[in-house]
Amino acid sequence: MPRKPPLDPATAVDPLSDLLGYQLRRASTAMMASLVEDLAPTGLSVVEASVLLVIADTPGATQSAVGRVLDIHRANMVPLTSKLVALGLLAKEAGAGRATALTVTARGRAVSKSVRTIMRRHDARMLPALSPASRRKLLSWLRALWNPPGKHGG
Amino acid sequence: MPRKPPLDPATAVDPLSDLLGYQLRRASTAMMASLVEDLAPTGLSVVEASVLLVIADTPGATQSAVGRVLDIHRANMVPLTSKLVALGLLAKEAGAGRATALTVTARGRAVSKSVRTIMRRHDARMLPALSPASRRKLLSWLRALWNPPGKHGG
DNA sequence: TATTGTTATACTCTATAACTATA
DNA sequence: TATAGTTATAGAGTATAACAATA
Repeated sequence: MPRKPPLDPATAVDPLSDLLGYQLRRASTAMMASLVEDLAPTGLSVVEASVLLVIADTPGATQSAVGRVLDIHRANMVPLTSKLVALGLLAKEAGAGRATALTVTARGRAVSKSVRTIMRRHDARMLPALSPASRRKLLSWLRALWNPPGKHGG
Repeated sequence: MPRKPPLDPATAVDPLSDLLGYQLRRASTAMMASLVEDLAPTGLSVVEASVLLVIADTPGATQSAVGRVLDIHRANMVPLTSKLVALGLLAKEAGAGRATALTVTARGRAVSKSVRTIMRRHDARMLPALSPASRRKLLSWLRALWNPPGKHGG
């Protein structure tokens, strides 16, 4: 039998590196950490920036609807929208029922454009050059991993 | 001008879906959530299970070394190893200096085998069938995203 | 001096339960 | 009754600072 070589206690082995799920997690956290740095000039966290972006593209959306898109619980949306309103990026208007329609202010629109640029640039910088075909394939593969099937098709 | 169609305030738009970083994050959190369920029978969280696995494969490793591999701060390793010791899965032995050498107990070895099986099965179930070549390519791509270059070669 | 283990602490993100208001 | 907003709270996971012990 191949006797194992003595291991340096200061250099442990990573038995998880062949798991795609593990690599996915490490890659994701690394991406997030560097995106946080890129977003620092805007004063927004990744989640806050994402919320702003969704509302900029869906004027009149309710808090709950934004939460459903980004998979954020209703309860956790409250401090997020509150901060964005306090920053003068978001406005709340009366909507149907108890709902409030969210829209971006002029400043919010400007910041959302900046956020979009930062995120696109970050994506391009972090990811190795992929052909459009590879990129499409990869995107659909990742989407399939978390998107419930039939959510889009019917 | 192309007037935008009226948007349903209850169905917000997702302007992030074309970003690979975003898809990576959503896919990763979805994977993690389902792995948590698969690991529930072991009574261990994903992080705890990962720590156990690393020690099982690196007998005598120190807490700090395990933390370096998994990117967990020294300070946060303390409650992790404490719990695993309390569960009878880990043993601490005197090592060089102030260091303690970590080894798995008989029970720890059994649980670590179970953890390994669960993680492999989870990987196989969640991920679409990929050819060995695609799998290798994908793994190396994800690795490149977070592994500092030269960490292995230099 | 450098490293390990440790304590304390704080922040973010996430999760649940319960309450109010409105269609 | 179903949905929206809200409050309070709790739990992970993660981050820093500081200290003692040992090579």
